[in-house]
Amino acid sequence: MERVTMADVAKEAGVSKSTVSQFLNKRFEYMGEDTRKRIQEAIALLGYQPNYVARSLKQKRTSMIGIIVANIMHRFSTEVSHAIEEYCYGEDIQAIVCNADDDPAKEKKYIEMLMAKQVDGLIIFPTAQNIELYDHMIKAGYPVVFMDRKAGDLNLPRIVADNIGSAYEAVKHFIENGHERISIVTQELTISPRRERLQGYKDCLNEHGIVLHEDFIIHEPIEHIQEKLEKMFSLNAPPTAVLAGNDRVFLELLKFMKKKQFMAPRDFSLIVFDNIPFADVATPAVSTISQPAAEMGKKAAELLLKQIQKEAVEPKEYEYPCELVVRETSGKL
Amino acid sequence: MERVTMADVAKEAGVSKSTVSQFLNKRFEYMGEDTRKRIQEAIALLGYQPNYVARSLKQKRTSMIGIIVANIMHRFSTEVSHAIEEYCYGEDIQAIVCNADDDPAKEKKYIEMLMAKQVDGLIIFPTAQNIELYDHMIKAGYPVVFMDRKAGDLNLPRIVADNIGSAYEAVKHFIENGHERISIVTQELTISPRRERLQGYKDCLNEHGIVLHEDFIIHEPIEHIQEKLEKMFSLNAPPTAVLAGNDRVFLELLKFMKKKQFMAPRDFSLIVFDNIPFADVATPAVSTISQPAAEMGKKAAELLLKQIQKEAVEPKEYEYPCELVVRETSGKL
DNA sequence: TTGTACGCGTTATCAC
DNA sequence: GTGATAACGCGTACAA
Repeated sequence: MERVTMADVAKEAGVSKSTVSQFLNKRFEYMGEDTRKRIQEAIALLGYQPNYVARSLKQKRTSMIGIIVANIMHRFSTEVSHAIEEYCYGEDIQAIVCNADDDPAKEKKYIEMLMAKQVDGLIIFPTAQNIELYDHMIKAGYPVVFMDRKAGDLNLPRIVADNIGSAYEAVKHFIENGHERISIVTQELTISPRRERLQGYKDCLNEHGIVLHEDFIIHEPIEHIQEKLEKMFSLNAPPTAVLAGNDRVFLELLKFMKKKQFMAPRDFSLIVFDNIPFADVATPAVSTISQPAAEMGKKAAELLLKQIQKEAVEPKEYEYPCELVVRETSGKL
Repeated sequence: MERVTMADVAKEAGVSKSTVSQFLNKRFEYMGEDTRKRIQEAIALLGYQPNYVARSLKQKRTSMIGIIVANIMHRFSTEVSHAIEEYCYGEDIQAIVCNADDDPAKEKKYIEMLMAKQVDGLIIFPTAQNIELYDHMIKAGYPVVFMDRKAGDLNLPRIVADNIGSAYEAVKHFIENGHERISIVTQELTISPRRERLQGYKDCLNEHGIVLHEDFIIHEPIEHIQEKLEKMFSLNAPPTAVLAGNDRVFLELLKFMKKKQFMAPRDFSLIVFDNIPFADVATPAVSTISQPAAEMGKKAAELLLKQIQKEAVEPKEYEYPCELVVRETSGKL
């Protein structure tokens, strides 16, 4: 594990460190043909590899960015992260993924740690609980892009999906297929996408003159969803259509359906808000609202790298439409 | 983005840099009570945060490790990575995940890049195509742990699943349920787990006096699997049971089943070698061979961190048994 | 074209 | 208890 340094190469080639440095930075104009060859040979002989840590210290950039996902167990997070990494790979940037696990304390720790590690910028799925910290970073001019969620009234680029409109479309699809008893199931309303999806749901029912039924609206922590479903489907007139707020909720719904021997669309129509892995090949194939995760990830990466390169970026909301993919679980009443 | 350095803190507190350094390393014996307080205040006032890059340069360690997964699209990879990260988080180590995408060239590039970034060690799902490079790292004493696959005859710890035994058990289960026409479908036999799973399959049939039927053995690139399945199920006597070699193959199988309107276990029994997300709540629930991904990841992390701390680790194979989880897709003939 | 000297922010080693 | 000073490995003026 003896590391060979630039000095070793210089000695081997019989030149000075700076000449080796010039060589590494491909500034060949500043050296003779034979010097160049000698350096090249010395590097090969010693198996020299530049030390990026030292380089980073000097250049004040690490060529690394951080991604702080709220919860890595959501398929959407991994798809977005993957897209970001892919884009960064092409730009010779390294992306570090950290999982905040929906825990604001953990999020804070990661943000501070990544900044201490001098990563060049951050893409964050904010828990929305660390407003002061976000604010501080932005005021300090640190490159940041928010993903998926809105948080506070901060002056930075935010990539979001059109949650209201998409939920609206899904419910409209239900209505057009004859449903009136329509339910939405989601987790606690702590983050903006969940609130917005509920909003779209309500808007659509209202505009179609369907009375909101509080029993059909579930917004609970994952561990309470089973009992709420149990209760809802014990009603005299249970829902005939369900919009699952995300993939985790869908999992709970599947559990429940298995227990009750329910099938979609036989027992109720179902649309899931999220990209889920086997949606198209499952039987029955699952109707989904698909977010353009790859596109959103790529855009976030672009905006972040622009900021890092001191290019101007508009600190606005970049909203992406989702696609309602009707498959087999959502049918006519 | 003006970074405040130790020198700023020292000046503010009216002490020298070294004293501040002592403070940061909690060596309070070497300073007076009031000095300590002054430094503390200066740090708070300036919002000072230590620069890890500079620290790493000096300490020759970055508190980062790299994970090079062969293909991030396999559920097993993400589960293992997640377990590694979790363990590392507790040890204040940062894990960087890189996706080699089954491409030896990309794997090589990532290994070199991470070493240049001075990460303290590497956990690799080897493509098994860069033997010289692996060999070089190990000879140089660089901490490395191999995961999932065997490659070359190298002197390092390897975490593997008992692929032969598990495939054997799955096939035995088929036989005990009356099946004789049993198929195995897997990708190209380029890496050890696939070869071993096929081996276990063959061993079991042999020991039970069932003649191997080459038409029932598919080992092809993903893009050719559909046509091979098509051919196999057009046989006069098609298989009544199928062992899917991994989750990607399972996806192909689902596609095929959907096209043909096949259902398991109605049309054939099915066991999937791999952890798949909705296995237990799907209808029908999918029988699987479940690898202890979390355990394996944790063990890999432990072994790597031990090496990094210069503790001795046995450079042997650590083999983990898998669990055959019989659910609904595998039934009696 | 090449070499020298210094800076980057931190830590370790000795003096004081 | 505290403070100079020298590493660490690389980049970069600037001098030669």
